[in-house]
Amino acid sequence: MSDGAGSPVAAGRGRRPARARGDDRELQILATAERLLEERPLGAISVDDLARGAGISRPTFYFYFTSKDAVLLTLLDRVVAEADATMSAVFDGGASTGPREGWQRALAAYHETFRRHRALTVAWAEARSTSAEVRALWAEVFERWVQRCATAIEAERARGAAPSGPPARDLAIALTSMNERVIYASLSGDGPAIAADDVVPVLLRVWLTAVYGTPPD
Amino acid sequence: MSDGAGSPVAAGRGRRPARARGDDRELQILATAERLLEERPLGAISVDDLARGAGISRPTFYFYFTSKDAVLLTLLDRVVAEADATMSAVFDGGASTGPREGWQRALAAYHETFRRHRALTVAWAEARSTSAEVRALWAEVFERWVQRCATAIEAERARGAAPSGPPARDLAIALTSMNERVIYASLSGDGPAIAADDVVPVLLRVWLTAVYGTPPD
DNA sequence: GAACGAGTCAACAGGGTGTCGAGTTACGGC
DNA sequence: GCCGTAACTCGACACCCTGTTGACTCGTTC
Repeated sequence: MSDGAGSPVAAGRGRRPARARGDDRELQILATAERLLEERPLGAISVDDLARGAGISRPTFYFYFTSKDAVLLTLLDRVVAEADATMSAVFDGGASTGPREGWQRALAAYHETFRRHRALTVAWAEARSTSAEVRALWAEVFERWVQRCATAIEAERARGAAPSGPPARDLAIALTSMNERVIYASLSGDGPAIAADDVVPVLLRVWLTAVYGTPPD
Repeated sequence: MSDGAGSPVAAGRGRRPARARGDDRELQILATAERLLEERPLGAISVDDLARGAGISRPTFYFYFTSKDAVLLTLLDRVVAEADATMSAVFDGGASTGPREGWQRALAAYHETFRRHRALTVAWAEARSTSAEVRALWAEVFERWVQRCATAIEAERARGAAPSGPPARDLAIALTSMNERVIYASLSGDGPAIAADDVVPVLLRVWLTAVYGTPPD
């Protein structure tokens, strides 16, 4: 809650301010978490598991992180940074190609980012139900994506390339929700899912028809 | 796991076979769960809370249900039955109206069913990450809906009303995923969401354009 | 070489789950 | 009217997990 403005590199999210040689331990904890998440869900990983994996006792773990969730949040910072960077590259850089290619690249980049961090993405979605902070982080990322897309949709409408329809923001929320859920299902493996290679084509098709009425080609 | 074929009314999902006057208690437990779910998430409700609410001790709770999840699953049986019934009514009964009205009614019914059981729906989604049985139940319902929709899409394609495109099943999965996530977000209230009254119109628009290329009107 | 702060952990407090075994009650048969 | 049986009940236990406390070690610094 008290995010003072004085911290050097922003000792964020329940991570205590970094100490001299404690950096090692911190990294070991993070590495352990990432490794264990490949094997089993976050709920099946205890603080003790993380501590042992880093070669320390459980109380010592609390010297570095305030909770298991704080570890996940720290790990997620990387994914979020990467997602945001890719998003900017796609949206800001690509005005040269046609609209179809623009959306295609945006969707592919989005999918690729989360696919590359499969275990973390799945853990992220799972932890949303138990941690308000995780939920908030998700909402933040979601909101940024929605805003980018809504703006792009409005731009297409303004230049007459897309017909009017539901509020651009509502459309963006619906389509982004679809992305999120479809990608999660394809990564987590439980329940009916679209095969990994078909995810982007199918999503793209729905996006294009929803935005342009009929797919431009 | 051992679902013997001999039980009279199918003593399902961790619910022990019903006894003479224990039926009362069972109902009291279920009622308590439903009431508490209106106030707080499943994770914040203990077995003790359920037991006290039903006027029994914690060990006695285990006489009636094998776990907290079993209670949720029993509660969800109602919702699932209702969802399935509505689904059948919409898909089997409504060949008289136009395609637009057909999809509209299906979406509205789907939305209405889950909106009417807001707390249970939210709990259902939350418990998916912690209980394999809950996950399986969700996958079942999802799969039935996907199959209905895929069949309907194929029918529209066969009669020339809808253009070809991605496999009908993939399209149905993507669109159903959107429904699920959008409705959950609008019910749970965390993160960006579409206003309750706008959910069906927006979803409908995306469905129609995705299936028909351009909305028929 | 005293003082300090980083780093460490045994022991504790507290809350949750699920089980076991010893009750208590209700009721049908003898 | 008493007895056995099965439904029903719960105190006490074993266990697992979280997060905190207080004392201890060690390197650095003056």
